[in-house]
Amino acid sequence: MTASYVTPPLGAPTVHAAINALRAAGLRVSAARRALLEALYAAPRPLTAEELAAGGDLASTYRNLDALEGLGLVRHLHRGHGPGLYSPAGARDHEYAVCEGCGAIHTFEASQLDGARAAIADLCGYAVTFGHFPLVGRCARCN
Amino acid sequence: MTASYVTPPLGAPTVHAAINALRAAGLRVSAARRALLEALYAAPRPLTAEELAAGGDLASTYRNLDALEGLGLVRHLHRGHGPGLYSPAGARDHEYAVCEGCGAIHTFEASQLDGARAAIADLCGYAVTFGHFPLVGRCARCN
DNA sequence: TCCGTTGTCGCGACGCGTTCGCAATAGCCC
DNA sequence: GGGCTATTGCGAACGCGTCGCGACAACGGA
Repeated sequence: MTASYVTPPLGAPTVHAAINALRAAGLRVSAARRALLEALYAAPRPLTAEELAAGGDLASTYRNLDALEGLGLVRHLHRGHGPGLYSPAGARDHEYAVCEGCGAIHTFEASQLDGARAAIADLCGYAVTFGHFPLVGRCARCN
Repeated sequence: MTASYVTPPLGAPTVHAAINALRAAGLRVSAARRALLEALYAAPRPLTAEELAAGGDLASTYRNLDALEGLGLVRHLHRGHGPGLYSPAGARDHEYAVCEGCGAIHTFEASQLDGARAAIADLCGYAVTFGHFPLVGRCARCN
């Protein structure tokens, strides 16, 4: 065990690192968790718990997503209606905007929205993240 | 009937105006709708359908909220978990920020967030509203 | 004012997303 | 390998919101 994440500050870059973090936290590395992490890291976009379960047990998937989120390895975001979406918490954070018109999910590097975040902090003192709750509006194409 | 809202562009300033708008739209003014509007306009903050039903029928309350929303008299916003929150659509639009730490809901005049909205439009072309989906983060006190 | 039409109410049942309880299984440490 | 215990997988329950339907009542017209 060379460079394990004792208490990972924010995410892990790979499935392997995530598994190490899991071990380091005293959690067991089960087949279900391995599969979950692989599905999460392989996905090009945030997925629902149903999609991540992929035939496996849904309740366990929710429990594991919750556990992983507690370690900072996974993040979830809410759309208006419908199930929540889960994504791995990589080294660089992503933030999201969903279009009310077409349902498309737009992904940004967190740094891209620093300007908007700063404007909001100036206005009301809120430190906001558009990752847990996405920006919602109409995209350029749907306007 | 002097100054009724034939097709109200955005909200009504009082319960009375809202009732007129209801009539003008060809909808009936029932006791349930009267009570619903009074509860909405009397509330100092957005309320849940459950709170608005206040012992009355919940399904009807949802239907009425939906109808009123269709007329532009009511708006709703989502918190992360828990039920949606409904508020009357007054003359001036409000937008909201909810604190992940303490659950407080912060209310803004829409114009107060124009700066943030402009920053976001510049970055990604999205025309966002923080009214249907609030800003989410940690308020100054919970940081 | 009464009447008929039809929008609305209130009730129960349902649907979806998520969580809980519990016995059986399988990781991890010795 | 054996034992302790976290984790699994199943079923049932939950919360929020919606649907279907018979009974009622709001509104327009006579």
